[in-house]
Amino acid sequence: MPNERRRKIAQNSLLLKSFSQEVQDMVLSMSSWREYDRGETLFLQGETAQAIHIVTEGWVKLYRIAPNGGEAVVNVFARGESFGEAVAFRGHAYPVSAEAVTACEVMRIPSVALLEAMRKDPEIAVSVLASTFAHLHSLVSQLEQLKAQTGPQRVAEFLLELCEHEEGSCVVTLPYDKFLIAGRLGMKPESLSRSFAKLKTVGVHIKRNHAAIDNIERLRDFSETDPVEAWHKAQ
Amino acid sequence: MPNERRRKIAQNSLLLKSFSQEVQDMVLSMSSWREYDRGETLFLQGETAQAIHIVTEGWVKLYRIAPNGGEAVVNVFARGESFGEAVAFRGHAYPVSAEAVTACEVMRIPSVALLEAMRKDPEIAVSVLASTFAHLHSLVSQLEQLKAQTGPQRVAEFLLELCEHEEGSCVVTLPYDKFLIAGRLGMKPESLSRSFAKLKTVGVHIKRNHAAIDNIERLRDFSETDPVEAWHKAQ
DNA sequence: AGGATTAAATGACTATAGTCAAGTTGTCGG
DNA sequence: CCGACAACTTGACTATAGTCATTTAATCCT
Repeated sequence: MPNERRRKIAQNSLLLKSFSQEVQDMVLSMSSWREYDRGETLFLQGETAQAIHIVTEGWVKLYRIAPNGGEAVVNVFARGESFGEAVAFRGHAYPVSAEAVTACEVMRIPSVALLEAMRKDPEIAVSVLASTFAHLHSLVSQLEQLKAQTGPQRVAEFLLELCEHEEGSCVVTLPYDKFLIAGRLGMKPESLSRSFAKLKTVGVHIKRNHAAIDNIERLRDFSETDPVEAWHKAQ
Repeated sequence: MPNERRRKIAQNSLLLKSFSQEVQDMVLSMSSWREYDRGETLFLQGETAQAIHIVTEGWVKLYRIAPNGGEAVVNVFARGESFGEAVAFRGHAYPVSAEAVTACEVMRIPSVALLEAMRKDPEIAVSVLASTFAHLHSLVSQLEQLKAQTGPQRVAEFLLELCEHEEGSCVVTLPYDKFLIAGRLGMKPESLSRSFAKLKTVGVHIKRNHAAIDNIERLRDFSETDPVEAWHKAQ
């Protein structure tokens, strides 16, 4: 029964995992699931938030359309990740839009369910804050990357985040389209291509949607080195 | 007695303003104040957070030092603004460092004080989430700006945020050093200078730390127009 | 007031990333 | 197995922002 699998994934999310069994059951019983096709919209920026989302399958991107029409990918969420906590509670308007980038399955927790749970057990608020903090932290990291790193360095860091290990060599699977990866890293697909090309000199080889990393430490070193030096190394 | 002034400012912060008088008094009675000189450090990234901060006078910047040594200014907070909510609750390490950019006065609310208040009244958690959401929202806006706008456009938006009105002309005071404004907008001071120069063509004139805006709508139009068009207009 | 220090503006040059166009590769359906 | 379509790569060119050096302006300090 796929229902069980979904529950497991949801229960292991940062948002719910520290709740007591009792509270988890209550929250889950008030929640609903929906499947989305690739490209379908979950919600648009400006809509009023009434639920928190947990991805139980596939990938969802949060993006924002600037007044001038430019799209900025704010984040991409994978299985087990939640988003929309802080917004839903106040019934605020979403500051971003959400779209399925692969076929996916999403759990919706009505904010009233969590508010009720919070009244029962104030510790729950701390859990919600913890997962909100995780988002905050990820945004801060992105800002740092955009402000202080070059394109190829951001790509290097993106690859490192996908690695299971801390050292040695490995092969990682690119989780979604290069087009989307480019957006997530704040660059155009062409620039992503060129960044990949530059990373060849530090032992990264892209084949299809796989990246072979010869030496993880060497790549980390590249991503952490001063941009100017990094350029010399890539010559 | 300056103590009264401080209390008023703190009570009007987004974090505390929706609390009941009783809870406000309790929280404030557990808090402490400290003054900082310009350039003094409030905390460093990696330190464990034990308190939430509210600025009651002056300006505080949050920044992050990337592994390669580059500094990214994450945000700058003014009187009446709070930061560190989400981190303090979990006793996590700060993801950023904080420094006084002017002489300033900061209130520290120990996280235990708020945790206690939350146990008394779960609604308080919603207030905390609301102000955390405000930070999240501001980070999302910054990301959008960095990814989808050119330098001069970001400067235009920064000036618009300082305006009191929606239309007509006005003169705004630049709240802190140009050096810091540049950092906040993700550019070098030289680029900020050149951006100001370009904004002359849309009716913005900088004199010392004041910016005179001839026509707010014209400036908004510039900040929201496609970068390519914007360039033609600035010729 | 005047010299010293710091902040800001400008110029010349370089690097990084965006744009547009052309080519390549890969995938899917008949 | 072939052709059509999409994803991706590459090349040539341009724009935007960074770097470094220099000038100008503002502020500070006896």
